Amino acid sequence: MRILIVEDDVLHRSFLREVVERELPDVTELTEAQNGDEGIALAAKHRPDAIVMDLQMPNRTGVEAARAIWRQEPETRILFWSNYADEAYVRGISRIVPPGASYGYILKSASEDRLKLALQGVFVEEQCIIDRTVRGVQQRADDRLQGLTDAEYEVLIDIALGLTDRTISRRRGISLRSVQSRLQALYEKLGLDQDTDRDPDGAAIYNSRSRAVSIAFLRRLVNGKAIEAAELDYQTWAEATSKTAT
Amino acid sequence: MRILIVEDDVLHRSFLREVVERELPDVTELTEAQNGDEGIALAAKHRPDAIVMDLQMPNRTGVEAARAIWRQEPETRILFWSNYADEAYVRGISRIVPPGASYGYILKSASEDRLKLALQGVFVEEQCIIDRTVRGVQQRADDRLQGLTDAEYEVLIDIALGLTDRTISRRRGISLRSVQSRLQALYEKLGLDQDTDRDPDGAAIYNSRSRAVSIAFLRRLVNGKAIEAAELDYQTWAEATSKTAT
DNA sequence: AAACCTCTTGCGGGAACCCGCAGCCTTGGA
DNA sequence: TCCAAGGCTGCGGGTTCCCGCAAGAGGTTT
Repeated sequence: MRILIVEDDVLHRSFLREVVERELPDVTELTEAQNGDEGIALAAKHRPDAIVMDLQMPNRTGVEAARAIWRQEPETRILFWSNYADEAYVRGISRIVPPGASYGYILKSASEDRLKLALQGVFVEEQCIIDRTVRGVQQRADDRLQGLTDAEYEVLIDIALGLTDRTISRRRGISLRSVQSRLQALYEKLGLDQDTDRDPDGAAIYNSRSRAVSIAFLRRLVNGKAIEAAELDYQTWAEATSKTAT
Repeated sequence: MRILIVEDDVLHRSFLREVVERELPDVTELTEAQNGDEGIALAAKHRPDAIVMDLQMPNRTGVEAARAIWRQEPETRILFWSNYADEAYVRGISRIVPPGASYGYILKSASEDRLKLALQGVFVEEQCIIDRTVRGVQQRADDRLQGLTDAEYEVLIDIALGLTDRTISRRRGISLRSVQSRLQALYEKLGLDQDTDRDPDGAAIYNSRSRAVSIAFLRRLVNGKAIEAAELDYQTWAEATSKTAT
């Protein structure tokens, strides 16, 4: 079995190598990458059967790397090993996992035993092993009542980028009013209420738009990495449309 | 010499303990804390001479913990050991370091040798040792032309929290127009220009307010932790004023 | 088939924001 | 002493946002 480790932190990387070598006897090749880009390159070169992937990395997120790799080789088993269970990651992953692929999501705070089990389970038994707390986030995201729909999440990202309603409507191909409807839905689900959030003079305390982004950060629906990735997406779109317009 | 290690990651913590024990011979007591709160508590209990402090932690940031500890014991030597050189951290630290105190700021990506030197330098020689890249951020922040003034940074945080101009003016004790002046200055320094950022129909592409926050995230002027801390500050203020108003 | 739900869209108005203009202070030099 | 620089402030107006109301399209349940 060929294995690739993608992890930027030195200590975590050597720890992973050690555990993998100890727990998986039939490893024939073990490669290490220090960031997402290198991970993609090495995956293309070595064609690993299984990958341990950090999520928070410079250059490319683990999510982006995983998408690229799975596009080349959908059978690859990937175990995500991350510090956090941010919804931005969870949502990103469940969006890209190929049908039938086996993967895992385990937190770095988990015990070494849990890590061993996950390595065995995902890489050998080809199970899907998702950490309890991650599973919780996943379910909340799936739940239409409490979680955000894709449309709402999309518009959340767009206002987090600082786009106007107008720009969003152009980008997403919907009317101005629809953008605002989605925003309304978003505000409501995030618990914003312009009527109750009033100061003594009756003026609004919060700017709904900015407050929504703030709450999204506090609740970890998005994080800095998600914004960076979205910014790239947006710039790509902006260039493409400015060309076709010319 | 009594030493305290404040670090949430298990691997990093044990690595630190090992290096400290090996490099600093006259350590009489070595304590470990797993987050900011525990760090403050253990510092109060053990009165360490020197502390190695992670910045990104649950419960309390390293910056907050350091502030609390320095308030009790301004002589404490603190070596900050962090993944990033985000301006939010750098600015936060330079704001709270007591006059004459010796501290250090070193990145986790630095070599073990650099870590050893920093430990020796800060804890024994009582020097200030700041990592090159951190120093760069620090200087840019100090430079009034390129960096943000405290007033501008303050208003940036406030809009990142989602406050309205009105609320900001009440909170900061200045007029509505002044808030907007500061915002104007902020927008300009962040490179926003409503006149150039126009779509083919002449409408604005960006919502300046939200875009400013987005850019601040992309440039790492702020990060998720900074928002969390600011939210607490704000809630405290909000409660206090609602009481006095009653 | 009728009732229902969800999403989209137009209209309209009040609130909040963005910003140019201009006058007022304070501060720190020439 | 006078002047210049920079921050604070009021005014006014154009833009954008927020959201209630209501109508229609498309899919689902009963």
